[in-house]
Amino acid sequence: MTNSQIDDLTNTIASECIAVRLRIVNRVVSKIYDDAFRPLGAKISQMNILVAVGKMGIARPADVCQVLHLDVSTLSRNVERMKARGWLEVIPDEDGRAQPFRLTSAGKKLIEQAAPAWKKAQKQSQELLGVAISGQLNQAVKRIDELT
Amino acid sequence: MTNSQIDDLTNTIASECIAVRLRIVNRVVSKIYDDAFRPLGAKISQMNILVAVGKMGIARPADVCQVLHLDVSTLSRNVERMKARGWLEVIPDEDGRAQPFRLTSAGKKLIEQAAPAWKKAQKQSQELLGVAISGQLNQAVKRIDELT
DNA sequence: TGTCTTTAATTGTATATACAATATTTATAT
DNA sequence: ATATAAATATTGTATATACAATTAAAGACA
Repeated sequence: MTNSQIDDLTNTIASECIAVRLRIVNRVVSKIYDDAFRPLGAKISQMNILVAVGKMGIARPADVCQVLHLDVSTLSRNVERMKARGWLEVIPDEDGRAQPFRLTSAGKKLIEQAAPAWKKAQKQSQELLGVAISGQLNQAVKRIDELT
Repeated sequence: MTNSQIDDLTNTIASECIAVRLRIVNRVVSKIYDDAFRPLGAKISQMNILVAVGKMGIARPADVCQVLHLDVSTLSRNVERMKARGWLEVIPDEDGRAQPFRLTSAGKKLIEQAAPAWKKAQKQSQELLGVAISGQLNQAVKRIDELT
């Protein structure tokens, strides 16, 4: 391949690649939420897990991972930190392999305290991305869940 | 706030949060590209930088960061690894602070070799996310660039 | 010219992420 | 009942990411 052909290919990838742009938007939006939650000592990654667990009540790692499409090893480390901060607690289970956990009262309190920051970040993200994006993301996740 | 009110709040955040869904899609799509590039020993994060630099020709870290909305410290470590792999090389500059770099011939070759994998991952992502998403992402990045 | 400020990048530290390997427990098959 | 397989989670390792602090160089200015 000639140098000019490689240039063409490079420009095509740079300008059309879905992953490049998705990752840019992800970084920018994650930063909006991280900035909003910083005074509370929490990050969007942790709030994601917190509300997923809150919704489930009693959550097994594998179930949380299925919902959030996280690797189990990733969740394991995140939960470790969140237990250390007192937001999650492991509860016993008949199955000796399982390590189900749930929100502590501190975890619930954190969600409550974080609500204004979340609303602010959510509004800011909607304004940045436009109204259509929310539905698109819903559809995308729905499709992802169907195919998994 | 009562327990039931916290439950409502939790469910609202879990089901409406833009960041949760954006981050899910980001993980799933990044994995599609990472899987495609794995035989080449590269990751989507690195290919992003590679094509951005390729498009620029001679790239200063701060410029790459502006395009990709990456923190300079993040880029610094990534470039370090990519130099070690022989894909990027630093070139001298009059300004002693600057550390501009460019693709090596091995870097160009990698782009060339990665093209089929990229096309496959790109197609798979388009099918997964639907045709509308690409335009949405374009718009979003455009908006982000305008406001920065 | 010498100090002060600004700019550019790296380094220290912490979290996030995933793959591979491992440990432990439960389920299955013979 | 025992050996094997499957399921569940953790641990080892590497990369990605960002904030804070630092280093180094250039620019501004008195």
